[in-house]
Amino acid sequence: MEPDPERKGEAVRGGRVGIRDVARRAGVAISSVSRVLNGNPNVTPALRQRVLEAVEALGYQVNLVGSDLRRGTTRTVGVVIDDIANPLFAEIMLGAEATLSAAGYLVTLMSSHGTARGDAAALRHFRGRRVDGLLLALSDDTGADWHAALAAGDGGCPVVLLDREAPLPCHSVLSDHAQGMDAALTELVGAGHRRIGLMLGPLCTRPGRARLRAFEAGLRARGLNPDARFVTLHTPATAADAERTMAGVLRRPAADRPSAMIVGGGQLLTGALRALHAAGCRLPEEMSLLVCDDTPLAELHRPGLTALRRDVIGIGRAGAELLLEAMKAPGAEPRSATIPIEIVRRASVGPPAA
Amino acid sequence: MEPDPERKGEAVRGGRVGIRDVARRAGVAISSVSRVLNGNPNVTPALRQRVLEAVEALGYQVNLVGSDLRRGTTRTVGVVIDDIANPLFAEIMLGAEATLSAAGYLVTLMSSHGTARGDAAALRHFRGRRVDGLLLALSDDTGADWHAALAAGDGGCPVVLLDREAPLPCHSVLSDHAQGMDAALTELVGAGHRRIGLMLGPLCTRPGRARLRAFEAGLRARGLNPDARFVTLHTPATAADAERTMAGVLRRPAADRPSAMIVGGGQLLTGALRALHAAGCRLPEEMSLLVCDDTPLAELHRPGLTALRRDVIGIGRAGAELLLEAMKAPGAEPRSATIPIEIVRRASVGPPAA
DNA sequence: TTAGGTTTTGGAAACGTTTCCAAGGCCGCG
DNA sequence: CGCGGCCTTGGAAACGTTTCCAAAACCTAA
Repeated sequence: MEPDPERKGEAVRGGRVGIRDVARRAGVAISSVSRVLNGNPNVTPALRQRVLEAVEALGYQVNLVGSDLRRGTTRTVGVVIDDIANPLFAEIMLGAEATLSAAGYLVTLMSSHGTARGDAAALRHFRGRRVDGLLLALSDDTGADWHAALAAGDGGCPVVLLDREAPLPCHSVLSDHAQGMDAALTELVGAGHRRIGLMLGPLCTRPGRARLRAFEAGLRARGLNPDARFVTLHTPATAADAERTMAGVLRRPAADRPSAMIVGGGQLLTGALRALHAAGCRLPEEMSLLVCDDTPLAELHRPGLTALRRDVIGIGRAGAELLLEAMKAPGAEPRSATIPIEIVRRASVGPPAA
Repeated sequence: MEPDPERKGEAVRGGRVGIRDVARRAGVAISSVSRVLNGNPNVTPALRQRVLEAVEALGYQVNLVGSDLRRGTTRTVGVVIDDIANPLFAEIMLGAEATLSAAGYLVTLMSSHGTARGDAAALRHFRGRRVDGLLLALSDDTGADWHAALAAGDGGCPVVLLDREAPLPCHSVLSDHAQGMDAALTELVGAGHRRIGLMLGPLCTRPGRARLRAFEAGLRARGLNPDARFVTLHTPATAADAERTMAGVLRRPAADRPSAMIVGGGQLLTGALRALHAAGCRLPEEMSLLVCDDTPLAELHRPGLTALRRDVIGIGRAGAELLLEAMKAPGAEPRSATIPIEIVRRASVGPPAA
């Protein structure tokens, strides 16, 4: 092939064609190419066409890194999720994405796979890359380090917390776990249960803390004592871990174990059911089960599982809306949305066996 | 007014503290700050400390956009997923992330929510931001536009396709759907079924195409005719859509409907089960069910659902390994890994009713 | 003590854009 | 015919880094 002198400039620099190559090829200034590409109206049709031809011919595509640097903005928001395997997360994402992409933002995601280190890495990536906003369901909202980063609002971008809390006020969308747990206890106590167990994820995020607090307060309010043996924490909240816990519970004599179990969200349900099935334990005759998040598994299991439900897409949507506001008016007063929780009665709750 | 010379530089530019502010404060050159921050060994302890103090005092954090631009690399790989709600996706991600982060790469994700436009937007974002590699489970692998983009390897970065195919050879990890579907048919035909239905997602990705092809070929090889009425496509593959389909099937008289159904992956199973439960259809007495991907729902449903299983984490891992290789040796011959599929027998397949 | 070498440091040039500013062309109107 | 104003275009200065290069400082050995 003849080394076309026209292509020389392109070949020089690592084979990557940049805006200057387009400009040279079209015989115009770099700034004109930029104007065409950004839809600036003050451009002659003839010039526009020449530029477009050159773009086409060279297969040019803009380097957004340069563009981001110059503009100082990215039209992108970052989402950090603690547990990508949580069945709810997809819906949160759906809700957020619909709202944000309608507003012209791209949504990118990082998982922090359950560790504070993962949180930090994701935060560093997103902030350092200058996303315009952040939606955070961190693995650990108790760390002093990121509280500091959050406080230094000056170097940062607008942030909305998803069911997480920080020592300082902050945009957030919070599920009403207190209400949910109370409904759960009403249901179980109403059915006659006195010994109620609770399986939770870690306490380093709000759902775990809020559920535990509401559980203990709710029991006491009903004149019952929370039994520490029957409250288990799972860090991280894996199915295998939950299976072990439930298997342990089922090994106890029936009179000395909870007659009802409340299972927290995430993958705990999967593990709990494995143990239940393995032990041949019948629901609700031998044990009542109530799960803290409604999923297809809870709905379609036979018997159907009584569950707490919230508008998960709504969580994502509310988070996105709060974030859009915050990006529009950066200095504004922190606001928070509260998502109600309702109980869905199915067949897994019945009177206690004993 | 006397602007404090010390703070002048910082205040001047939008309140954001940059490397030059650090340099000024520490009384050293910008390049020295950079060296300290990047762990360059040729740096006096004294200088290092002064820089670190300034960093601390100013709360400086590096702007990775500038860094990316200069370096031309990001230590980041992008993942594009067609359907974030697919239960398998989390495990793929897990496998990929473990391998890639061990190699020092950050993993970021975008969903293309089932549309070719989403694919294009995600690709534009990632390539434009100069990720070092791409793991793609696109919504539509049939588009000529992105084939072209793929072919222009010169402007792009290494790419690994996840169960997608392109007209030109390309790194990829492919599930052996032919083998899986064959095992499924063996199972069903072996149980005595002659009228077998198939619910699939869209044909614009490989799993749909491969399953359909294998289904038709497999039936013919067994002397059976695929009945077009019993093969349904779902674009996109939502649970609601699948529920409608299954409800329609169940409205037919028993003699005129499939005695066994094969349900594709994603959210189709959820919808199918809803319809089955609503109709009070007993498995496997009134219908046999076989599902193309093994999930907690398939496992824990009663009766347990016979399913096709593959090492999903392994898919992510294999993709990541291929990508690491490709990033190390960009020009190398495209390679592909094949993931076997096995059948997991549970209780949802039995002899036909009729 | 000086020459030669090795570290350590500073200065400046990139990286690829966007955008400001000024100059040039063109138009219409006086 | 000339002049003011608009539209279009080109040039150059940012944006915040990293890294190359050269100068300075230090050390060792002759």
